[in-house]
Amino acid sequence: MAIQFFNTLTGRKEPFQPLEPGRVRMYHCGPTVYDYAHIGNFRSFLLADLLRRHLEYRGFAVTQVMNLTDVGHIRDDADEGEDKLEARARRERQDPWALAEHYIRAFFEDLDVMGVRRAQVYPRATEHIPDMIRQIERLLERGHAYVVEGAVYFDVSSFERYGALSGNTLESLRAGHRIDPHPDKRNPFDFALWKSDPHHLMKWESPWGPHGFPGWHIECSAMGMKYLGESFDIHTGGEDNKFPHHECEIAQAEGASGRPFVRTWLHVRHLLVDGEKMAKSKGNFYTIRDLVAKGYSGRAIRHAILSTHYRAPMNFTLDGLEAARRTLERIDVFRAALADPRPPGDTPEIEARIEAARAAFGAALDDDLGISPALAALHELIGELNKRALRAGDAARARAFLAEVDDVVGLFATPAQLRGAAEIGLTAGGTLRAAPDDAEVARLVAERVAARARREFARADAIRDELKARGVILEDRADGTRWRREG
RNA sequence: GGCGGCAUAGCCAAGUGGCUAAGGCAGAGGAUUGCAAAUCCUCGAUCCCCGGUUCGAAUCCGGGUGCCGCCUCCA
Repeated sequence: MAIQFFNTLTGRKEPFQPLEPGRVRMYHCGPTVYDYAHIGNFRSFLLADLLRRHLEYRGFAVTQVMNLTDVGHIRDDADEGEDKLEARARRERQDPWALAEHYIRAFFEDLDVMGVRRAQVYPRATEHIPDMIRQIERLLERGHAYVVEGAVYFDVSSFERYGALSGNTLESLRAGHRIDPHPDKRNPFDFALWKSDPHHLMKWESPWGPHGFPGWHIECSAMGMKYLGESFDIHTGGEDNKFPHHECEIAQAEGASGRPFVRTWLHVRHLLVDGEKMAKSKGNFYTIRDLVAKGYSGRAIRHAILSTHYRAPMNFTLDGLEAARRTLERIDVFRAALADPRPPGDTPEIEARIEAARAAFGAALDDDLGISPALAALHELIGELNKRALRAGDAARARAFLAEVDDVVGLFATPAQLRGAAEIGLTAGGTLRAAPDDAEVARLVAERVAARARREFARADAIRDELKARGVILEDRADGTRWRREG
């Protein structure tokens, strides 16, 4: 079956076909760098990562672009707005540029902890002001925008497809009376492309005045087109961006180029935490770093978030995170067992079983990134192989399949994803116990093996308990003692 | 007020007309173990409610209830 995605633009699943055979170009709405990224942000970033990994698994060369919004958006189209990044900078008496720099570095650290592969380009809004100005000029030339006292607005009445993405029409927008008429705007739904404000901390010279800054939709269309072309394949983001952000992007991009902007739009459903909308005031707000500081690994967080289909409502809980951790441990144990010495040979039946799992895994993801049935195929295989005596060839085949699976889901144990809080500089509070290094574990395990040989079980159990408390699990097996770190 | 989505076991979550409703986590009992761990075996669902269509519905239609999103800057 061909790959298919649910395209917001058409409201249904459709077969995916890139504009250029074999190559996929996609753009992802990235973070606004005025704070640490939270798990909701990461639901969106993880969709982008899974999408990229699966497309690569299916043989496509993928070009990914994710913006870094380092100039806050204007607060609203009715002026008087405050830039979020600037608001934070003023509050903390910091230079907004330094603040952005700090949170950009933190963002990349979080990406690593979460096992997210790097996009090819992370364009910063502040480094693309000339590109935005050029696009605004094109919009003015083509009659899609107008200037009022140093500000430039997009004229939505000039773009008849406005609303096509979100299912809105100008009439239905008017029906909800939440937008007050703006004196400078020809139409209440016209949106700002450029604003002037001499008091803004981050400001640039433009054809419309010496002290201005871009509107909050223009960066994505300008940067997307710069790095991916006037038309590209996929654009992703949170569902809240559907309207007005992405709607405006389409209007700007297509208004400027006269060509179709993006083929396929994918939107991530917002997650809930403990059954409620995540909000700082509710105390159910988690950044990645909050969870790492509680001792959870990046991959456990990754699994907890990724294992729910991106368009389904997801309820994030610490219990769920704990379940994710346990699930990954089960996979770890299976993977470790595959390295055991085995008699040579192959079992045709097992080879067929692995092939079936491979087919089911790929087919599930082909269908709009169906992660649940894909992971179920893996778990079913593990359950079946656990009860079979595998020969060397069988184990090698299973290892190869697992490597493929991990290439797509990125969930199995890797050092980076197992890193604790110490590695990202959060141990100030000392919430994490000190994990022993491999040499120390080896020493304690050897000591315990000797104690067991002398039948000094109290001593042996004490060592096992100590290691357990420090995140290392021991297993006494017929062929010796094996250890692993908790997920 | 306008537009849209979701509701499946203690928790998470597949399944969109038809064999005994996937899979994971948690829990109970058993095998195994010095004890554990891991693994294996056994055990769990009036598919939100009411009505309808159909030989047959979790799945389609109508109504209801609940939750969520967008319509303002939030993934």
